[in-house]
Amino acid sequence: MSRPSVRDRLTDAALTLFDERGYEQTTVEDIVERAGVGRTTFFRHYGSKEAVIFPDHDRLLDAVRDRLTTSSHATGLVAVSDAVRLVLLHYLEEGDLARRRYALTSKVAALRDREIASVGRYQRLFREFITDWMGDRTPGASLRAEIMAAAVVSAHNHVLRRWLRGECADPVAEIDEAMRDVIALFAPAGTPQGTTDRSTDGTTVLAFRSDQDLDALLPELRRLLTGSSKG
Amino acid sequence: MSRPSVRDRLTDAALTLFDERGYEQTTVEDIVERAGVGRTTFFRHYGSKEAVIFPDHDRLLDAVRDRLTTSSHATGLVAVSDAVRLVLLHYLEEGDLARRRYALTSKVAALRDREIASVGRYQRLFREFITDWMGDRTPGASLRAEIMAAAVVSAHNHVLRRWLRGECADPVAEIDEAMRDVIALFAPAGTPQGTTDRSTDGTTVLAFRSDQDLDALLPELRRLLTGSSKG
DNA sequence: CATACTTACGGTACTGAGTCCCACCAGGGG
DNA sequence: CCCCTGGTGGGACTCAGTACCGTAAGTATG
Repeated sequence: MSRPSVRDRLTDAALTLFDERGYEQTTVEDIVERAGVGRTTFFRHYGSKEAVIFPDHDRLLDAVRDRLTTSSHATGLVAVSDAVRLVLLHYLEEGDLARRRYALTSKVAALRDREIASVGRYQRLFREFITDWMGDRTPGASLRAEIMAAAVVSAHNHVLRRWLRGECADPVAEIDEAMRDVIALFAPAGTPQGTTDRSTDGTTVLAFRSDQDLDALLPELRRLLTGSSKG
Repeated sequence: MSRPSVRDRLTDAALTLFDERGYEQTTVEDIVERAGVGRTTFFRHYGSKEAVIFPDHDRLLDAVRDRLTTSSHATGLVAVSDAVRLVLLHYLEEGDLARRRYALTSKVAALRDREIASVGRYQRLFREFITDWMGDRTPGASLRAEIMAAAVVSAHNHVLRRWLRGECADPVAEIDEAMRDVIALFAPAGTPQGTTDRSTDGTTVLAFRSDQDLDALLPELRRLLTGSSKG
């Protein structure tokens, strides 16, 4: 039986020390001393002190990108949902490491910021994909794409955090349900839930601002509801 | 005529140097040399090198928190929309500084990460407020709250970026429209339940979603406009 | 006017992250 | 045998950020 790899020794040493004396109180010097390697070796394996806790985020990001580009068969949000499930599964496979990371990011502000920043990268990826998929024919399409990406990522984070806190037995089932909710949120009402299946678009979304009485507004209201069914 | 304050000299020197030779290529030493002050003084005014570009984010965050806690008169998403408008107006008042910051965050990854992290703080604030406001009676309420917060923040960022890029003449009008869209997105379909906010300046903002005829909606509409704000 | 107290500033020295370079030492062909 | 290559260790360096101390300029108080 061979000794564990240098990389593993480093992660072990780092996480142990982070637990013992806290993240900021642990220097890279401490880590390499416990791991029994040189300081240079640490930075060769992990580009920074933070990176010990966030391993191969880049590779996962690439995997997500690949999944998105090769899944043109599915409609936009469904493809994104698939990619998101990929991310969640990655965390699930990490198992204990993911939970230790969560404990750390909950305490250390710098790590929480880094976590958020890396989430932002996924969101950016999704946004670009959805924007590309929708094409910004209509004004407001890019806004809609952005909100979609944000919603998808939020759903993922929500389920992930529930699992990390141990509040969730079957995260895969929950992510699927959450994704269905998100898709239903953006799908034109009437079609997915089958409440009232009208031909084109039974939904009426109305938003206006006025300082007049309702009765004074009625003609304008009626005009909005009958005339402009925004296509 | 007195010389500009130390703080202003520091920001000027920093931004100029960042433009000239880039962010990473500029040391704090360079900045203080050009500003004609000591190195210690720099860190007294700005806690870090990045903070020169992101001034008083903490104060703005506090302002948003105050606005949220004191705006119990409005329903959840409307209160959040008001707070978001506050943030946007802050950026608009910054004017040139905001644009220079945008140019920098577009190039330097570290700064972009910091920007995203600070946006995450707003989102967290909104999420907590909405969660609190909705109360998680139903399962999935906290997920919904999280998505709402994400959507609101996304809308803000979208309009802000458009303004920063000079693609947008009237950002306040756009943010209001975007917020109406967001509110309409989350208003439940089928039942003409909507949100109203009539306390600001005599104007009434109404947003709802329905698949029924206007005539069928009228009673509910009238209830929203007359009864609900009284309680 | 003199004495304290306060506030802002500058300087020095230090820690710690991250980089660079060079030297070492395996193994694996020629 | 030498050469080449990849992983390693060490030492020196840059730079951000902190701690501490000394000092000059107000400002109140006697």
